[in-house]
Amino acid sequence: MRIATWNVNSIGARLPRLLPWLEEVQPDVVALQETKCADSTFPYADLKALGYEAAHSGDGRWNGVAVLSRIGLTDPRHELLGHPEPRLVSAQCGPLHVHSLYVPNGRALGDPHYDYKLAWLGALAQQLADQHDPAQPLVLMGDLNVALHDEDVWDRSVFNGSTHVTEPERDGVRRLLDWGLTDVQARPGKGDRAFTYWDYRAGMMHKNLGMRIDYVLASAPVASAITDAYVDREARKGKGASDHAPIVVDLDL
DNA sequence: ATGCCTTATTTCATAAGA
Repeated sequence: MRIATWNVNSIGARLPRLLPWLEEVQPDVVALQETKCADSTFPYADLKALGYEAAHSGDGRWNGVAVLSRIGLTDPRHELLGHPEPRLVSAQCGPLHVHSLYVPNGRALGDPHYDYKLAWLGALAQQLADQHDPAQPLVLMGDLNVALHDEDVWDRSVFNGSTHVTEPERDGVRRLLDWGLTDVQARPGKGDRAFTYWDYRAGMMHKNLGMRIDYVLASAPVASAITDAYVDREARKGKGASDHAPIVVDLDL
């Protein structure tokens, strides 16, 4: 079984890259973030043609998350209690309960959006504890907008006074891990750090100045079944790429 | 070499991304 996560930065703009990627990589389950479309314009038919059912939460220009599955998709859940933005969707896909999440960016320290980011992470931890059991096969996949370790950014000193590396943000992610999830370490596409994001500007991709902000967080039964995990850096290259690369994980459940 | 930002929309400018 192969699962993957990818912040596509608009599923409409990315469809010419996404569909061939699905055919090439053949994932059974995919978590997508930043679909940037309403449910009414989500490309259900194009995905169905490749064998995927989909659960999508989106309301237009910003955010938007989806779970795709070609091994069955039931029990779709579209809400994070108290937070109306479409940043979380989950569904049962065969033996796995799969969450696709897009954590708020935070923008800047002191910005109300930073407090919203921390509150959102806290609400997610609470909802997980209320609705799920870490002894069951479960994955959280998506764009956490947090670099857990200093090594997860190309140069920690650049981030002094910035979001993504602060201890309150990291605590928000650690609380998810403490509940019973493993931070799956993917093979890097280049170098020794498995970056998943490179800014479009200033040739950051070409200098490998990136960040590891996309994650696969797996409950114990899933973590122990992993046979491989890698960042698909090829998908970040060339014309019409997202600024994020997918993470692909193989399981022998 | 992978090449110097991209997206959708209240569109020829703006907000957001991280």
